[in-house]
Amino acid sequence: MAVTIKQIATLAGVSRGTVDRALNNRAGVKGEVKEKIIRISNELGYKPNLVAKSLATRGNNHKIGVLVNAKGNDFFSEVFRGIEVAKNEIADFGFKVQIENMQGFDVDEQLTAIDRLVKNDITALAITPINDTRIKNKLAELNEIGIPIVALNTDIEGCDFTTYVGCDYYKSGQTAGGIMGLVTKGVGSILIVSGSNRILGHQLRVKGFTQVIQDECPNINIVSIIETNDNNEIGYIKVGQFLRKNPDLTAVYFAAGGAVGGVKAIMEHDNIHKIKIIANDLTDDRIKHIKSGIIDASICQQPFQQGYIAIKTLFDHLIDIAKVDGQKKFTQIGIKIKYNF
Amino acid sequence: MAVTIKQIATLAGVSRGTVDRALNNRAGVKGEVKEKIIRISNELGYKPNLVAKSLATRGNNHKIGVLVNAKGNDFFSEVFRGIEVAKNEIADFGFKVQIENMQGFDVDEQLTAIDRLVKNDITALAITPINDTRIKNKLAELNEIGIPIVALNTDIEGCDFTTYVGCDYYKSGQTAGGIMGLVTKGVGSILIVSGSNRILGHQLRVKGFTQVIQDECPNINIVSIIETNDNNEIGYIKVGQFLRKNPDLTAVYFAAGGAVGGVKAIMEHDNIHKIKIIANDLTDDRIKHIKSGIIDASICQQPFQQGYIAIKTLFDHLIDIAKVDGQKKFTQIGIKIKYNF
DNA sequence: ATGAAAGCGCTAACAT
DNA sequence: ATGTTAGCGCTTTCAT
Repeated sequence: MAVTIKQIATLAGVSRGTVDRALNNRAGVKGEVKEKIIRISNELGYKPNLVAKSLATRGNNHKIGVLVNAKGNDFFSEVFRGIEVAKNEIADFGFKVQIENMQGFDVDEQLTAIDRLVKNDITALAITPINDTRIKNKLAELNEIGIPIVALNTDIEGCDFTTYVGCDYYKSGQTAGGIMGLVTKGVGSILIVSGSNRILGHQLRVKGFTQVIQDECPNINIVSIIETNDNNEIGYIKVGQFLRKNPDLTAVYFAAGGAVGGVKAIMEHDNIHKIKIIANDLTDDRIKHIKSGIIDASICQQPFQQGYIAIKTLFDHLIDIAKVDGQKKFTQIGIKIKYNF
Repeated sequence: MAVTIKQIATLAGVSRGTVDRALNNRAGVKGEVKEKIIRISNELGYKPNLVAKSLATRGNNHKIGVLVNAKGNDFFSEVFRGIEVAKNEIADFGFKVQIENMQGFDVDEQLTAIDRLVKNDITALAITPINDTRIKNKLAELNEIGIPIVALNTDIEGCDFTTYVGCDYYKSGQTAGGIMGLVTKGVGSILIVSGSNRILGHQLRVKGFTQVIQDECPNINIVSIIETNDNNEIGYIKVGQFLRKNPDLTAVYFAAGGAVGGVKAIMEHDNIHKIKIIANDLTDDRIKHIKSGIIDASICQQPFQQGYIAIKTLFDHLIDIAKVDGQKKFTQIGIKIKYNF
């Protein structure tokens, strides 16, 4: 049987209340008494029982707020699944989870959404932050009043108090580059289709991809990088135009959204599937294309884990298992091909 | 606030004890009273609070036994990590975990090890079962006396009461075949190096691999399948011999152990890395070879998750969240190349 | 068959 | 500054 607060109390010759105060740095216990209690606790290797603690506090009315810009973005459905599973696991500990799902990347909208959550008495926040100074300042403010913050899926610069939970975008791009090297046997001319150069993750992917291709595949020529703003229409038009001018293209790397349109353009142009295609993440369309052999591989980032870990990280903080700080919790980078679904 | 047993008691006009008895099918509550309680419970959508339940029962002295044939097998270190994490998570619920690690695949040894665990009062078992009738019978016996069983990493035939937690070996082989198709561009002659045809998982991998190559790569010729018994010496010798007779080999697929030896033979023979290599799982050696470019890709099976999920599955059973039955919990099949570690 | 009460380990409100 | 006590939701023992 594990050592309890009661045993420590007996050994120290004090009451359980005093032990509780001493061990939790609550006010009102004399220095020497506190020291003695802590010493005994260490000697016995005391570990507080989280189950009992939770039952007693009923989670202290903790509520974790989740704020994501996920509307219209299929990718996030798995993130939500992870959040949901974590939510159920911590429900019996008395923890609530409130989700706000937004569309687009308007700073003002995100700011008011944050305020709304705070009004709803959240005690922790998981957010896909816009990489903007005003957001940064707002988060710093929340952190100041004791609200731990997790940056979910996308990181924000200059917030060294948040824990980032998401993928390493640079490495993700490198992995795409590595696969590209394999499927092309290191020869040919390729096109990169990105989302937007203003989005940090997209930038990093392109960078990582380019680095690997340049370092390892001297016989591959990156012909061009085009941007779609994550829009399928634009992807369709721009890729189509490009193909007409460069009919002998070897491969395409889709670093972000707009791939559905881009792939459509490729299919119309290349009916014998000569052009190799590497993409990122999984949506229903993506999976269909991989299974049918149109897309050769997709580089994934464990969205379920991202949702799950984000919530659990905040839970661990609130329940005193581990504190949220400036660390990066990178999810693994997976490779999906036709056969490993 | 969630609905509690107390509320139900008040509404039903009985005591909390009676509600507890009724809801948990304990003896000593009149039929009509029981029905009424259950009806009210359903109407309110009552969900027992697991935290409170755990505190009250202190885990009922549950102890999960783990029996794995992992000695001398690097692969399992990640499985153990997963077990350890799960063990810590359930410790505060009053659950113990006892691990027995064995070497080799002797049926009698495994039987006595099982008995030893039972003598140690385990109330659940996670095991890497030898695919043998006597083991099967023993497990059926345990199941009979109420010990839930999880087959961990390797499945056993004819035990429809166990939950299997591990990878889909056939799909794993298919994935290797798919990657092989990519890296060879569907042309060449390849060698399969397996462990033992007596081991179900190895058989399935070879099958899956062969199927994909035959169906999708008519220009690839599988020259031969050799067995190493998971032994590096044998791998070194046999692969070396083979290469001397077949100097123009294109690629090798290592479906199981013995790869370190086999790779060594290839390196001695092929110093410009013309021969493509696909392997399975990750060990320190494997990672080194992938990072240095000797091995092009390795097909993985989430060993950490296997350990973690096995324990959590048994925990869920013992705590009444979900019952162990004949289902298969397949872990995902990952692909590792130089860049996605 | 059912109720009453104690207790799991901890916290927090109330005394002193 | 410290002790006492009630209580979190549930199980279990002991009465009745």
